[in-house]
Amino acid sequence: MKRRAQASAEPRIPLNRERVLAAAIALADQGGFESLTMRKLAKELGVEAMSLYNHVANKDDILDGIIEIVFSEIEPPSTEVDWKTAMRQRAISTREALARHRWAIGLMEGRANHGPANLSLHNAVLGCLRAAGFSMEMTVHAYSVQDSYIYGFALQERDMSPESADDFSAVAQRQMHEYQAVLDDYPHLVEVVGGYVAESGYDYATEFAFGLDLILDGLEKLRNAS
Amino acid sequence: MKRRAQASAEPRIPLNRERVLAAAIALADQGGFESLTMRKLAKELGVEAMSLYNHVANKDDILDGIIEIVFSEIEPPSTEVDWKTAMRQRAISTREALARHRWAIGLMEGRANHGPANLSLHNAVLGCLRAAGFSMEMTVHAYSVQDSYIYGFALQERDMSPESADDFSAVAQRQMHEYQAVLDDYPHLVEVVGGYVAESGYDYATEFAFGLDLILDGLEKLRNAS
DNA sequence: TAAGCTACACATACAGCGTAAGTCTGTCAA
DNA sequence: TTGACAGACTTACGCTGTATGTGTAGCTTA
Repeated sequence: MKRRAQASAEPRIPLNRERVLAAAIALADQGGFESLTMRKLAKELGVEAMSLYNHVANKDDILDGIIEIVFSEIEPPSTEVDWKTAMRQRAISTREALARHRWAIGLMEGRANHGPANLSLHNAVLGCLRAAGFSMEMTVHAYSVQDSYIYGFALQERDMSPESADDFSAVAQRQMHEYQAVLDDYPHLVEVVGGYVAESGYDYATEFAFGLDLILDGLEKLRNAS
Repeated sequence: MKRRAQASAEPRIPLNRERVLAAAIALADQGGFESLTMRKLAKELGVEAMSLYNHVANKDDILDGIIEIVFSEIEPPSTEVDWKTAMRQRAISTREALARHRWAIGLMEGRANHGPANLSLHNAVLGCLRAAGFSMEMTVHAYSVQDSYIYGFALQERDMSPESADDFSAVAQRQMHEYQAVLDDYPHLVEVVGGYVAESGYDYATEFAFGLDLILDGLEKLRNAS
């Protein structure tokens, strides 16, 4: 009689940290950051909330874990190409990862515990810049501009682009319509947002590349300076 | 007898939207965003939580309100100076406002309701760029790079700088110490963060100016292009 | 002066949050 | 067979935002 469970009807795949983190990312990707709660996450895994604590220390541990996974999705700079190409690819890869995981921006930099994917990416970027001939001081500057731009762009992309697949110009037109009453006060907003952007649309990847290249070109000139 | 209240012992200064918003900003500035709750805010004002709803629609309304106040603290670009100086000043003013109100980053761009301070600042920046001779297309690009950089820098400054007045190099040294076990894997991190930054320190205002000028100089060349 | 309206502070209650603490059960080693 | 252990579950606590209903002070109007 006791053996019944041995040939059990429900095999019950055991939970583990990886499965918890993967489900957490899926939940946040799809429902937004605020829908990532212990109870919902547990339900997603067919389990009660408290059972998760057998595999992760607490919610903060989950955040550390999924942020680390996002970092691991970013392609580190190649050592096979010139520094500018390498930095360009790494920046684009970072933007793509942050666009896939909108909830991640704002959590990437500030966490107390940095995982190996995070540290080794930072290390690789610094190494790429140093190898390209940037001085210590310039390396810090170069890193700062690039990351500020990348994270800032991702932040704006997250905040300004619609959750769904509506395109940007539709949103722009709707906003223009909403504020019709006071539009006379903002002529340039009307001209640029209401006119140009609403008509020609807006491609985030292209826009990102513009600023990125401007920054990289600017850095090139400082490569062997002070 | 009924007149007693007229010459009342407790004058009870009436609440209003402005007082609620000011207290909300003070609370968030000092205790961080997560400490801005309706109950704490009410207590700060000597009142019960639900009384706040007589003056604001809900918590989101409070957020809209305090974000608008932050926007109003940003100096719009001057029309009296050349475009680069004007853009430089408004960028610096923006960073300062975001450094004063760390909780604001991440809420500035994504809100559904834009107040007049927000709209008129956007309008003024676009106007400045158009007046400087930037084409419609270039104006969009120029705005995008600048704001991405500004917000991204503010985001990193918030996330990486300590809450208190400890200086950056102390934090860098502490982190280096924590990760001692695996530091051999990250030689460039050791060299740049552990060596250079920890020794020479880090001034955010200077660092910000470096990237800002790099971007503005890059934009100057595109001022009368396509 | 009295009636009634309005403004506004308050009290209660509810669902959902993270998680501490304790309990139950299926599996495996000795 | 027994004992240990892993891991899922239950309950409970103090938070959160806010819906709903009550009480009252003060002004307006008859």
